[in-house]
Amino acid sequence: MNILETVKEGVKNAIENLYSEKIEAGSVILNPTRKEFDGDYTLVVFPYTKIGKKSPPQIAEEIGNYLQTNVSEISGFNVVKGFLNFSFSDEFWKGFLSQNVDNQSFGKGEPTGKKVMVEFASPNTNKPLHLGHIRNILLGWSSSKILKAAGNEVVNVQIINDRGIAICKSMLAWKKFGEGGTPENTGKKGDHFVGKFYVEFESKFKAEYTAWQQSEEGIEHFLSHKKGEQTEEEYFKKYKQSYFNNQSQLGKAAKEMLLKWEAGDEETVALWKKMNGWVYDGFEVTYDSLGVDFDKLYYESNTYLLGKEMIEKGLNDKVFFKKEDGSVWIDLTDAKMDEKIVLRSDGTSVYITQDIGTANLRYQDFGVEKMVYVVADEQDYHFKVLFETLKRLGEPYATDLHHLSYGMVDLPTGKMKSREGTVVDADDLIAEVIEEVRKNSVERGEIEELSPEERNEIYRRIGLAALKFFIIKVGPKKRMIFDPKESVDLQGQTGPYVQNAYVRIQSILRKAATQEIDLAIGDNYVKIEAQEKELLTSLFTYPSLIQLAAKDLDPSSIANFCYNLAKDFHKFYHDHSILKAESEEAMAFRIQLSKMVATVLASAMDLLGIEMPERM
RNA sequence: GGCCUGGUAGCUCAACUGGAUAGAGUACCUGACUACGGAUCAGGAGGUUGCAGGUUCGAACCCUGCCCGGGUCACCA
Repeated sequence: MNILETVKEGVKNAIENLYSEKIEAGSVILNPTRKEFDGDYTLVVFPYTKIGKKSPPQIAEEIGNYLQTNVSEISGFNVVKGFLNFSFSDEFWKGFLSQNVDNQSFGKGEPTGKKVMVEFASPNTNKPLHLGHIRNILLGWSSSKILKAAGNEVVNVQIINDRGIAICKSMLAWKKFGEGGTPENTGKKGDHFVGKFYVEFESKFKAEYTAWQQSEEGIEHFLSHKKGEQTEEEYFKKYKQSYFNNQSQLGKAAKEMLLKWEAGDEETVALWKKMNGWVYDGFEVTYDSLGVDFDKLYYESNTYLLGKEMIEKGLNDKVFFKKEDGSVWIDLTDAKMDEKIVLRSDGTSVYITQDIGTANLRYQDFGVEKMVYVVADEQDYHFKVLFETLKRLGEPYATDLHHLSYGMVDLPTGKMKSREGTVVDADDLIAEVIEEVRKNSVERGEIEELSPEERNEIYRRIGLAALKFFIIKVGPKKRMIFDPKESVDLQGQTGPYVQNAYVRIQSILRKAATQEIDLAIGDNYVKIEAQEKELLTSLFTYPSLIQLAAKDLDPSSIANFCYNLAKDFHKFYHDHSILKAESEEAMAFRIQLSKMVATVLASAMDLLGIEMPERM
């Protein structure tokens, strides 16, 4: 049994013995004692004042006495108002350290036998990845790692939105203005190459639309259609979509292309395959530099027709109902949602139809019992509807569906808008942070004697750590402001700060290895000091933190843990000599403690997808 | 307008899910290395937790009302 559970059991027994009242051991809440007080863990006794019918300090005193005599690991306690702070014995802590110091998988949970799917990334194929995708990918990847560490079997998937009008725009622009260019013969990365044509299409369309607005026909149209005091600008902004669908030459051409694609026209499909292929090659490079990969890719071109049979079945089961025009709906008003369409009157699918079908397909492919969708919070409502619908359909996995919803990323100048060219490109950003680290490192001159390959690898690890940590440390739900300048900060609450703690420890361990040191933690080192205790209690919470992070799907809690542990170590390192400790026993103890700190830091950072350098 | 979501130091974020004097980083001032690596450490200054009520021994957190951002309410995806 875990020591904390032992203590909870102890509290339960104390209350039963002292006040003849039964409580659940699980209801007992223990918190790590705050730094400014003495003790390892704290029991808040206010909840028991009614049961004990005494003042809080009295009750704390009584429970404290009971615990001290009945729980062998507890060596002492003190009472501050209604707070009972108790300490574990030094023997307990030394045992904890020597038992776990060489355990590389310390903190990882027991196998749960559960299979979990995580869907993330899921880009469109008409333009390269940007900052928003990076947040998505980092959250998805680290959630996946955390779920795995918590003992689950995890499958990473993404669904690629490879069809639709957007890619047709790129295709059309390439056909018209591409002049036979390819990523190979222009030396451009595939996704950027295709994205360029998407942008070109949009700007040509804009030119066409603007020209029409200024033509006699356009002006007449405005005058006869405007509502009230509407300005031209307002009106034409709203009318844009209609113009594209009904009047635009370019719009017409793009739509024709989409129809041809849907009809399976050979030439169109071949072009579509070719251009998407370029994009995939480009994405692959970006995923690779972020250090992520997937177990399976789903393509929307294969899944967009799925789900219709399930609608059929749901109709029979009265989950759905049909309107007069033949469209199919679900009524979720009793669950405080609306009526939602699930199949059009012409019998074709909508967005949610294919999501229903895809969920089912995944269940058949992998037998996952739990699914996590990493998607921005603008789709909160969609997922509420999807999950409720799947539940009503009685799908076996429907009780364990989660939307890891995250806030959009803003720039200090405001929202990112691809149309206005204010997006931060993923590849550029990655290259930038690494370059910044390189410049910085050259200035320091610490690792000059290493080979260029080794140095580049170190720059890469540090640069990515800075970027990833900067993004992951913010709670997912929070809309975040991304300042490119701050993302390359290497000091303070940053990835490199954590890496630096690790590197310092490695340096000590290298030095220690050259000396003959007895690393056994004996009984002679009697008094564990306050800062050592802080490190130990921090390490001690790591296993439960992984479980909590997995339950909450919150990688930011791991990032904050890394920072705090690194911070405590830096302080400890500054105030205590390790290799020149006052005694052999102290040295052995501190080396072992440092070693475990390094192991846990590396393990926790790995959960964030961040690699540790050995030197920096 | 309905629903969802957020509002904490100048700025970027925490707060172990209702606990102790609301903490970090950054920016601004000050101090600390002839070294177990200064990508570090210590100190100063910086707060009516959007506002007003309520519940509680105890509220940034729960309830009510209001104010300000963002999202969403398509036979788009």
